[in-house]
Amino acid sequence: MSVRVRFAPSPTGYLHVGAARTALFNFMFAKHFAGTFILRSDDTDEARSTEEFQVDILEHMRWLGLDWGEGLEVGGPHGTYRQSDRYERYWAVALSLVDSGHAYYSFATADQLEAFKQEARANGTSPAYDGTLEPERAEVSRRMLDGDGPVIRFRVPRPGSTEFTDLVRDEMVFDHVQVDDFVIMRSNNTPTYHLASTVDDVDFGITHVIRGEDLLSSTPKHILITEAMGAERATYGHLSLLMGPDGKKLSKRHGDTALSAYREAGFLPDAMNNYLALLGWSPGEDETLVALDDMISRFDGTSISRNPAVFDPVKLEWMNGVYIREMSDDAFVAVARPLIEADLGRELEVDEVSDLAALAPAIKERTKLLAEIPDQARFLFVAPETYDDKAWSKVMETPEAPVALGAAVEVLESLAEWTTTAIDGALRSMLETNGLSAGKGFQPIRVAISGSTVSPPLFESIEVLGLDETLKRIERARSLLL
RNA sequence: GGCCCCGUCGUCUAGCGGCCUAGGACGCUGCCCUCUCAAGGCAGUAGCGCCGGUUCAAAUCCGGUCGGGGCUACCA
Repeated sequence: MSVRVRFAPSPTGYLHVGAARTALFNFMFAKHFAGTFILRSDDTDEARSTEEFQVDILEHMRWLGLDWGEGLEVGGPHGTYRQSDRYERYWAVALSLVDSGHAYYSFATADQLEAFKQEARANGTSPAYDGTLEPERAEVSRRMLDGDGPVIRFRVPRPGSTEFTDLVRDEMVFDHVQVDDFVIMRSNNTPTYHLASTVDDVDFGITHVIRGEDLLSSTPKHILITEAMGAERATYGHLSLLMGPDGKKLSKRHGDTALSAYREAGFLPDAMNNYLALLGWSPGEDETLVALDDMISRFDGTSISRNPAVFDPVKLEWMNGVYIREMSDDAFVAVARPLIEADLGRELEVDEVSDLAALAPAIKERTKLLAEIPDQARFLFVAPETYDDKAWSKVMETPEAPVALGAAVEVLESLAEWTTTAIDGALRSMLETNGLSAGKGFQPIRVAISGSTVSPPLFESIEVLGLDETLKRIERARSLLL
């Protein structure tokens, strides 16, 4: 049987890094076994689900390149893949479960359940609701006629236990005494997650359910429903949760968790995938940088780490820098150009694009986040109007600065050919003839042309800027020195 | 409280009884390279939570303990 896995986020929040990792693991697993990766929307929480979140999830799944072969928007044999469109089906299952005695109507109130729990605690017995309040058949019909809306609960067989072999945790056993008679259909006639998710997994022929560890203790419930439906259970695999630097479950208070924030900050999807895959999984001996295709060929769902992993943005940034450096110049220009144009508020001319391309290798090497590009490239397209205060006082207000700038103008003007090597040679001999150190002699020029003491390499920058522009900038700085 | 999961450098991890005086990566420190900043090269820093047990031999197996996490909703 071919592998069918699903990623089924609830649109109750933006796609966050933890969910993205779960999606990635499912994706890699499906691809590895040439199976089907399905994207579903578990939107049974009507109060918290929004279309905005749904759009965000879809958008960022696509951004990561985790394409699904079946599911939301792309369709398939199972409708819209939104649970909110399948309520009739869940109802039918719930009713048949009641008919078969696997489930029953319940009027138990929150207060009663709370009292049960308190008593259990006092007696030292399991606090999981055991269905002792189950009403008689006659009472059910009478109260329903009175307009009392019951919930439907699953009748967990006790004594008993559910055992399963978890893909990452091996043998698991849950005593049913610890599993409550959980609600499968709410009093407002909507299904709960346990029901909807399980019915979908059964109906869609899901073979492997790979999800977060937060669902581990709910798994017996899902297996119970599955088997009550007369279906074959899937293989379950529970991934450890992602943590913040303080060891607590990763959440907003740890900073950005939404994928959109990382995208906007200038992370590359390839870097994101590579990093996320390493959280709980290792591609092999001593390897860190691995392309997605490579990971897919090695990821078979075994040897997934059981311990929780701390999400470390610093390492992600390093990795992103590596991926940026590995981009071709063309690819780099393609992503850099719109960012620069947005920063400039205008489109780049054709020759400006070539300037950017010429300096691409130098800029790539200095970029960890795409969002840093405009700051680095701006001087190529607009002359500095102001200069960094500290830079000015440190390198311009020195006795050497006017000497260096004046001499630079002279040698550059008389250059026979305009190449990096020629500029390099000319400027270095200028240093020598004036008895200047590289620091004292070059930094004023850098500040004059870039406005800052930090910039891409000087000679390349000058070459790209061209003689006229370079002289203009140096002269302007000189005039401010007087 | 109950049930469940987890415990190797600060962080991500390799390790699956002898190959471990525990390997790699990020970070950090130093040095080299160098026109700034980077990148790169080299070196260094730092870990098997603890206590018992099994064994000729334990990071690796077992028990306990401590610590962290999850679930305990008509959320998912």
